[in-house]
Amino acid sequence: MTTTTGSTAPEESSDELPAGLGDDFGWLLARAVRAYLGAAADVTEDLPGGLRGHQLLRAVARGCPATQLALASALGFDRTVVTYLVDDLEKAGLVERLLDPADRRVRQVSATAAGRKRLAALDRRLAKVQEQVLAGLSTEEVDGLTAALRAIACTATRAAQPDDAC
Amino acid sequence: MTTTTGSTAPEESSDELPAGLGDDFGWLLARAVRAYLGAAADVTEDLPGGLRGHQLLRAVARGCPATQLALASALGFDRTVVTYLVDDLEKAGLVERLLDPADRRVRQVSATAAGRKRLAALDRRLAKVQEQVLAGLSTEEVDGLTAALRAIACTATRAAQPDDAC
DNA sequence: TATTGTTATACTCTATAACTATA
DNA sequence: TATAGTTATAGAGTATAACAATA
Repeated sequence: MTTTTGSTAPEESSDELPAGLGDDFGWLLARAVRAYLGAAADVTEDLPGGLRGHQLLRAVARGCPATQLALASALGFDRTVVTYLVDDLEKAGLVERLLDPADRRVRQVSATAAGRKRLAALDRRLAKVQEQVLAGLSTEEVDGLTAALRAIACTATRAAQPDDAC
Repeated sequence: MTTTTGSTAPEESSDELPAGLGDDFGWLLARAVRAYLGAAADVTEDLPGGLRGHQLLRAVARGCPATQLALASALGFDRTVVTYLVDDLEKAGLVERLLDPADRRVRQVSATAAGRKRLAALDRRLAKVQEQVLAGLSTEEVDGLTAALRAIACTATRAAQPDDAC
């Protein structure tokens, strides 16, 4: 576990970055998020809830946790945020709340046909955004990045909620 | 450039993640940032400006761009944010504004002795946070991740400002 | 007129707490 | 009493625009 600098790849990157920031993990992460957010801005601008709306729609379309509380914990959102997101996505006709006959407190959220169609279009456009943001990386770097991010997400998800996740 | 799933590392990660999110680059990034932010929260809670304060302090301590506008562009912050950050860090005695005799409009920001000392302590604690967040990763994965993030940051920085960066 | 920096304002996101309804 | 969901409110973070000082 190297804490600061990577040992295998010094390459030409560092001299392009502002001094002192190339080895600041937090800044690098934040910068990457900003880059992605910026590039994805016009893809999701007309989608209720923006990128988070897309993420919720995606989770729901895979037929996953379904109840709003389960969605909140799976996605890592606050449960009130889920209410707002589902509100807006429902108004747009992309998801619907189904009453659970077994427990009338819970709402099963599911994607509508329109929601699935919209999701497919979004995924297509966001794949392009991803390509654009990762344009400077080799195929191996992209694979490594994705694997590493998944591992981080796993650790974080497991820490937040011992069981489940679909 | 693989747009969706990584081809080399299927491993055990994916079944731990909520369905439909393991291959959502935006969600993975956001999740990683949340994990880091959460883990770093109590390290930076008493630092003016939080993590951004640390980043500005770090950039300044390396004797880098110096003027507030240059800092804003290097860090990717809004210039008004830099004003607030420098205000707060200056009140805390960690940085100081020096008048430039050559151009009396600009302020050269530099770290004080106390600022450098504080930065060293922060860096030490944040290295531990980083270790904690990256606990699930192998050394190779950490190196790969850092290299990939640097490449993304480079692309983003270059897009935002053709020249400079120290 | 253009640039650096500041201030005031507003807006978006997110979290907190209080509430309803079910169990 | 505890849980799912909603609503209201407030807070942090951020951006916009107007401003002062200097070039």
